[in-house]
Amino acid sequence: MLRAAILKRTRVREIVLEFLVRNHGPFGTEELFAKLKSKKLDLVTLYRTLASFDKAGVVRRCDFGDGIARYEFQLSRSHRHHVICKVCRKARNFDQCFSDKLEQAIAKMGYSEISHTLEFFGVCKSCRKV
Amino acid sequence: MLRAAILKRTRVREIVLEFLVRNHGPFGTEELFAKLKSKKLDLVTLYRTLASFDKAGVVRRCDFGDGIARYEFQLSRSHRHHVICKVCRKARNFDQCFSDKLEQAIAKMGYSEISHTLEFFGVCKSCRKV
DNA sequence: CTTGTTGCAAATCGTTTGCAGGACA
DNA sequence: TGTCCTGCAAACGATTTGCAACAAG
Repeated sequence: MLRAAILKRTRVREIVLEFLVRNHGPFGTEELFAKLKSKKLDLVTLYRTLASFDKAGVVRRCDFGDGIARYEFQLSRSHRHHVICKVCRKARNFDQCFSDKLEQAIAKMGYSEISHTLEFFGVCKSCRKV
Repeated sequence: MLRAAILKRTRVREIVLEFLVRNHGPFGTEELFAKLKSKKLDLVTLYRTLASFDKAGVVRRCDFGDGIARYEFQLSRSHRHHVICKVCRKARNFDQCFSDKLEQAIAKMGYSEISHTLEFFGVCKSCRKV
C-alpha cells in the first residue's frame, strides 16, 4: 500500500484504498458506502477520506454532470476519460486524448496550471434495447 | 423571439430568454436570479424555466464541476467549450474542437446518441497576480 | 376550458462543518 | 504528547416537489 505520501495509515483508509485499487471505474461516495457497508464505515468519514485521497493525488475525481462526485484510483499521472451511458450512467474508460495543442493555445491566452476534462455521453447497447 | 418551439410565451420566459440572448457566457441559476432581481422573478420558476429551455434546446447546460449548473444561450447546434479559471471561475469561450474521430470510435463501441463535454481549467492572468 | 405555468412553502439530496473522543507518529 | 482521523449530529447550498392560483392557446 502506497501511502507513504502524506497520509496516516488508518483502518478506514486501508479499506477504501484497497477497494479502489482492486475495483476500477469511478464510484460515487454513497455508492462506495453501500459497497463497503460490511466494513462499517461512516459516510462522513468516507467523504473526507476521498477528499484527502483526491488532494493527495491518490484518486481522481470525475464529474459526469449529474451532481454526483465520483472517484477512481489514479494509476498514473495521465489523463483518463470516460464514455457514460445517458441512461444507466455506467462508465467505461476511454483513454484517447488529443488536447496537447489545445492546451498550448490556452496557455497563450494567459492561463497557467492548465488541465481539462473530456467526457463522452451516449446510450449503451443494453439501454438501447429497452 | 423564437419560441414557436414547444413553449408557451410567458412573461418570465421572455425576460429570461431576452437576457440570455443579449448576454453570453454561462450563468448559474442564482447568478441569473440576482441579475434579474429587478424583474421580480421567482427562483423556483427560474429553475424550471431554465430546465424547460434546456430540454427544448434553447439553452445549453454547462457543468464546471463545482456543483453549479450553468446555462448559456444555444446559438447553433454546434458544440461550445470553455476555459474556466480555477480561482475566479470566470469562463471564456473556446470553440476549437475536433472530436469527430473519437465519437466515431465510441459509436463502434455500441453507443448511440453520442455527445461530449470538453472543458479546460487553468488560472487566469489576473488571478495569477494575486 | 384545458393544459401548461407561476409562486410560495417545504422537502430532498449530495456534501460540509463542528466538536469531542480516539488513533497514529 | 501533539496532530491528524473518526464518528455522530447538525448545518448547508443547490435543486426539486406539492399544490393551489393563474394565464396561454
